Amino acid sequence: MCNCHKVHHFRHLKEGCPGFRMEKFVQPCILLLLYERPAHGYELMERLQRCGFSGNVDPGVVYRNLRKMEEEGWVKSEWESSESGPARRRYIITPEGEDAIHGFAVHVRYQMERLKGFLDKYEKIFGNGEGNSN
Amino acid sequence: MCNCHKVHHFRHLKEGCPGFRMEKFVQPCILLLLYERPAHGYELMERLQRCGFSGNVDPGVVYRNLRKMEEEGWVKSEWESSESGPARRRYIITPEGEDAIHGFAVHVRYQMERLKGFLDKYEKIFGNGEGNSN
DNA sequence: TCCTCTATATGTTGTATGCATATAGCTGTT
DNA sequence: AACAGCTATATGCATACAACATATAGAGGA
Repeated sequence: MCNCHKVHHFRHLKEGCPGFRMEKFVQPCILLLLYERPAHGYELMERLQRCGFSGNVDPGVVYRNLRKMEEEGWVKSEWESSESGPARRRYIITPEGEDAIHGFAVHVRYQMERLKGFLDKYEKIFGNGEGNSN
Repeated sequence: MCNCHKVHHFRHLKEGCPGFRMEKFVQPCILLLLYERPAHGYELMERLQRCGFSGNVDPGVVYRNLRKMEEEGWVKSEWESSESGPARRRYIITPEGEDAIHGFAVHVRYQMERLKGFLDKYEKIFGNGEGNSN
């Protein structure tokens, strides 16, 4: 059982093991997915879900971040009239977006170090989850 | 050199390698520090700095989070009239705060997995930093 | 016709960060 | 005694983002 449900003091954010937000982390993920292959927003939502974004991926977050990244010049989009279903916006990554991925990767690595620093200290004090069983 | 400085597309957040925020992560860190030993806010700022929080730790963030955690019941505080310097608020962690640490640890571990998922994919595509040397 | 699925977009709200600033007591210096 | 500097806590403001709800619209099937 997820430990966080023992701690019922989290009020805001009803779901998804709160306390930490999805945050700006969608952007590097989307960029990496687009680097793998171009896609439209709806497809990205599905792929994000399989990509560690637990539960529901909010459409608003995805589309707004795509827009923002297009403003940044990290992605480009063009309307694609599909033969089945409504028209959709096909996004591709730009060279600048590729640069951004590398920049993000550095930060992600840095963030991981911080989290690791916390967990190391935590496990040093409380042990490796033994005192944690339910 | 930090790769992020090559990427000059970050507009918001002038400093500290932006794109990721310090976020709610201060709370688990503070709780763990208080578990080690009780402290007042000013001391926590210094210890946080040594604890992975690069650069400047904002007093506002620390004091506000201490207040919030006191509302949650995770910490308690009492005024302490020191013989040298102004009075200060001494914080101690409560049993509920200790519970919260365990809850946070689960989330931190979960977050780390997400970041690791990104980095694994990233390194699988771009290699282990070779294509990254300045 | 109506419903559902695909697909994109926007409005609102709550909350957090980052920065600046206010306040105040104590200490050492000139 | 006045002043600057350090310790210590607190608050106001602008910005930004997540989360949620909702709007729009085309296509296909019952």
